[in-house]
Amino acid sequence: MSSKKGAKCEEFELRRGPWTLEEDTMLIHYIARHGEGRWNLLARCSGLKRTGKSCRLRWLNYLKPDVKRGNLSPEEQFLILELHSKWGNRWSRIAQFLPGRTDNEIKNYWRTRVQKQARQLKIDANSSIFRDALRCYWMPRLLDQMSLADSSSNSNPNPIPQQVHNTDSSDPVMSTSCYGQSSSTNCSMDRLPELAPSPYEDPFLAYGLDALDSAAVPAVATDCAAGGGGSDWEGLWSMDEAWHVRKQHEEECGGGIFLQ
DNA sequence: AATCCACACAACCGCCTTGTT
DNA sequence: CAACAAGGCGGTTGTGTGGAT
Repeated sequence: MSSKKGAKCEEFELRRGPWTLEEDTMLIHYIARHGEGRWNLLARCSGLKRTGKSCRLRWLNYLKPDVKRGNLSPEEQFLILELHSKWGNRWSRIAQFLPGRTDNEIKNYWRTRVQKQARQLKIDANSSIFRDALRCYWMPRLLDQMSLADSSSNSNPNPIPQQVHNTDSSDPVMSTSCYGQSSSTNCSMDRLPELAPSPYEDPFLAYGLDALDSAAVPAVATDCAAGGGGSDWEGLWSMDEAWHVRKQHEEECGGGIFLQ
């Protein structure tokens, strides 16, 4: 590292905003020659008028070959909900379990999709009520979709990304203790039984769906899962469903839980 | 056709941690 | 051990786009 003023190319004006194709090409070529890392050096010597941080972000979130693009699958959404319930906003940690997805993408997903649901329900997205609602309604629906996709294709008997299949008991994904623990209320999630050691071997059993009051699960759920919901993404509640959830929670948990 | 609005996502910023001198 | 630089992370903002009015 030729640090000490090794580069006198520091007087130029730094560029900001969207990256151009030319900048992307320069970055890709530089990394192909010199590898990742040492981002400030890269920024100085590659000819890019960007900060090292900007280069790093562009590479990791967009240019890196294994970055996966496109909509998140139900499995990926399920994992995000599950891991977020355990770790909170530890995006990079969560991203480790979704190969090809970046922390930025997961963070955006949470903000634009999940938090939006909370806003519509007028629930604090960090509240235990909302977490329970996710577990009671959203996650089972994702499991539904995973199961449907599984049975229709059969090409991939286990849709869960390989990385979660470790046997480390400290791994929260494999830990059963995280299920239903967040609720400080007597909502229906409390009725869920202890889970089997591996929740993913039979997701339906694992989530104790048979213990749920099936009448309480909006019928639209299956329509949605079958593609008839008209939603642009999987797992989303319609406003009717959202109000159903809200009402049920008000009945079960008493008033005053939802924001007015 | 024009305007408005909501949404998705790329990018930036500031803080914290870690490594090096 | 302190000072500094670099990298990493989470929060926030900016911008392009498509749909609704």
